[in-house]
Amino acid sequence: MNRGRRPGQVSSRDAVLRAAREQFSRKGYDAATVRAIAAEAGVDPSMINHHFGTKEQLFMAALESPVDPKDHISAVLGGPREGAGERLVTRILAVWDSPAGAAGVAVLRTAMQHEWSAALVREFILNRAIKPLLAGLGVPAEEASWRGNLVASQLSGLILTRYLIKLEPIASAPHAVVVQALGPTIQRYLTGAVGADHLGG
Amino acid sequence: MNRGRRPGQVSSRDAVLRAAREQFSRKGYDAATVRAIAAEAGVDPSMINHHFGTKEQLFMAALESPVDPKDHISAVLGGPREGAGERLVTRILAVWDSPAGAAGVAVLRTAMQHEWSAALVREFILNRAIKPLLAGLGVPAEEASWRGNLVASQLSGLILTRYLIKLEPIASAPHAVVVQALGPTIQRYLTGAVGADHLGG
DNA sequence: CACTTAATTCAACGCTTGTTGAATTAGTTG
DNA sequence: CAACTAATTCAACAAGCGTTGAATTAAGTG
Repeated sequence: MNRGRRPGQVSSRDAVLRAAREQFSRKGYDAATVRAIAAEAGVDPSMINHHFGTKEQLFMAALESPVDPKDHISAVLGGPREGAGERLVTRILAVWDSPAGAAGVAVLRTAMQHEWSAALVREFILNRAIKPLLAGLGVPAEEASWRGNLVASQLSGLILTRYLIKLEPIASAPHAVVVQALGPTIQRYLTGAVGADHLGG
Repeated sequence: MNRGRRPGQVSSRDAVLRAAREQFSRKGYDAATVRAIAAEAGVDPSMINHHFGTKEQLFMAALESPVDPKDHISAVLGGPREGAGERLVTRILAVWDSPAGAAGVAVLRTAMQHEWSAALVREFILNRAIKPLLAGLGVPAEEASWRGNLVASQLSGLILTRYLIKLEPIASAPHAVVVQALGPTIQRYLTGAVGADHLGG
């Protein structure tokens, strides 16, 4: 292996991936052009097709993220039940402020324009993140759907205003301040009273 | 006036505007092509330039909305202070479920990709909507900024999940159910305890 | 040194985009 | 009717897009 490459030299593949993540997260799928990604990576546009096939495959490759929701979910579940809201907000901020958050921003930006990306977001939020979390909290299945949507609405709004629209001062607020403000909201959505007569619909 | 047009026949200008609103709100500024708008309006693409100049000017014309935030703000302010949260959510749902909401969806979709649209959203949310509302509630100026951001985070998240991502069941939930769930959250952000040590920063 | 294979370069393709300008049609005005 | 003006049609433009394939370079292998 490692054929045709000087040892100790990083392949241009990584440079392309880095540039792709940067461009996709800043502009979304459509506005981020293959040519611009190639330029930022200091590479010929055709290299992208050579390494990744099509633009869509590059997008998927750029989304490959080391973030496993399971780790964070178990972390949120570990601790007193009435502190789950604050712990969830804390985790969300940590992930989205890290480099791994760029992938999320890219998908979310693209979800505004392409149904297939919106479907990706829905699937992830519901089945991968919120459903197992609520199950771990012992929330009845017939309540989980509605409570999960409420949690998603507040957290996606946080992400939208803080990372996409960059509304100040929430975009620059320290984690602790955001946690203090949103924690009780999330806690109520998870385990409090949220219109019990509708649950199960 | 009315030169060169058969009386009783609506000009193609209105048809273009209608199609533009539809396309812009469904796809955002970039993905909505001039040609697609023209096709939906049953009109030659060059008619758009003839009537509106450029695509950007058409976008601006399509955003001309009969919605005046002032009316809704005074409606929210009219009534007991502790019911302001529920009244605000009620108003938001009414506006965004109406045809006028399409313009908002268009701007918000575009704000994900273009800084100039994001700036438009920031300006509107902060100065036109939330700032006067909080002033009317008698909230001190040094708290208004932070409280306003919190309100924006929850309401923009509602709009995102309900109208853009179309997360179920929140996308189809009756107004009353959403009001019951989000009302207390907004109320706390407006007048409750939200991290008083940070306010004024 | 050949041989092989991957990496890279370069030019070009077909397509869609927003926009333009000339030619034509239609309806009102003097 | 003649004159004028707005509305409409049509073809084409330049620019940018993703993608392709052939030619070239470079590096490890027998």
